[in-house]
Amino acid sequence: MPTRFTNRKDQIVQIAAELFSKKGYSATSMRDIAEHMKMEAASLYNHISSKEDILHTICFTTADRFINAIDEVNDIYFNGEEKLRMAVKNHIQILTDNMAEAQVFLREWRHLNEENIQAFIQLRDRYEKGIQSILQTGIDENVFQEVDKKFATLNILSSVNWIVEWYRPDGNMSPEEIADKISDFLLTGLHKKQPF
Amino acid sequence: MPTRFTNRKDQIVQIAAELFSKKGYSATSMRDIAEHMKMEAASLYNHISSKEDILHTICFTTADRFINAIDEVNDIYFNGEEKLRMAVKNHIQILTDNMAEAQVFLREWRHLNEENIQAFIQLRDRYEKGIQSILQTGIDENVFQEVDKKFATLNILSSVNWIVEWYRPDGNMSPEEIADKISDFLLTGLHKKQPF
DNA sequence: CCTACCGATCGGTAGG
DNA sequence: CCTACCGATCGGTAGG
Repeated sequence: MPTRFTNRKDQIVQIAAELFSKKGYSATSMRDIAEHMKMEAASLYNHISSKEDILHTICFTTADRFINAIDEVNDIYFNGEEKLRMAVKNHIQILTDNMAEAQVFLREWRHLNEENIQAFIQLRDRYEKGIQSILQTGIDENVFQEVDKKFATLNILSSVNWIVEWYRPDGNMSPEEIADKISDFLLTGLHKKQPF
Repeated sequence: MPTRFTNRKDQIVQIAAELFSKKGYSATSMRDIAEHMKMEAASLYNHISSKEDILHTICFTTADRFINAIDEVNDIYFNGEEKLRMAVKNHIQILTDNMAEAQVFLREWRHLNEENIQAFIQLRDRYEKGIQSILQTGIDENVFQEVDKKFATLNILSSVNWIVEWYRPDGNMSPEEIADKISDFLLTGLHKKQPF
């Protein structure tokens, strides 16, 4: 019964993501996860092969979401500012739609084993390249300053990723509002346009 | 012999900070730390009272550094832009001078016990207030836009804190260069000043 | 999906 | 600072 099987794994991954994000990967035990699944720890192994298998699934599923989103932006939208706003919006949507997984993706990937870390970093690099190419578009259009793209990309990603530290679904800002505000901030900075 | 005692605790804290930053707090064992100290795990307890005592020391020592730095900036410097640049520079200097502790401060504070977490968050909030008051200075001078200060502060902190994810002491950017570049980016954003 | 269990390791203490 | 040790818990397997 593969369907039931898959569902069950998804449930485990979801519950594990919540525990990993709350307590950290290492401090979460298989018995913790099992308890929330209302089963014995040993039974988990009918659905997953190891604790790291769960972490791997979380990290790479989330990475795929990001990569699909950036590819879509670079395929569809046209000018740099539009692309950037769309990329920021998609990024934040992924974060806020999957808070627990996103936090694990951002904080716990270091606990993957060595070869999975390599693959993970490659996906992350590919995503960063996607952002960089957006910046290049804006520069080519003479709309963005000639910034150091690598540096600016890290700045952009840090701003959007930090959201998981304070975003609350029941807070007074929607993901879209946050995205607009962040994009505004990234585009114009603190300075007044004509200060004097 | 209190001096020798203090020194020994500092050594333990330093080595623990490196291990905590590399492997995470929970995945680092007292035996790991002891091994790097070339002593037995039991002997560590002559210098520290518990594993969490070490984490506590790291987190609160680092918090003190940040708070002293921001208070100094708000005492000495005058205008908003100058203050912001100085605050960013100091912040980055603290991060890069104490990479391991800073990473633990940023990533591992969640493993403090509940009441220490409360105290920790209070210190962090005080620091954020310090940044906000810098922004207010710039706004009052009519040099900064009327931004949402809380939101802008989180943006600024995310940018500077993300540095610990990629900064390497042997890289090709000095902490001062990074500080200048980040300040420029925060102040002016991606847009060209007169785009058309 | 469970019972029963494994060897390994954990943070920490007693006592010197 | 060490030896010797504690009870608890870890990820995971065997076998049904």
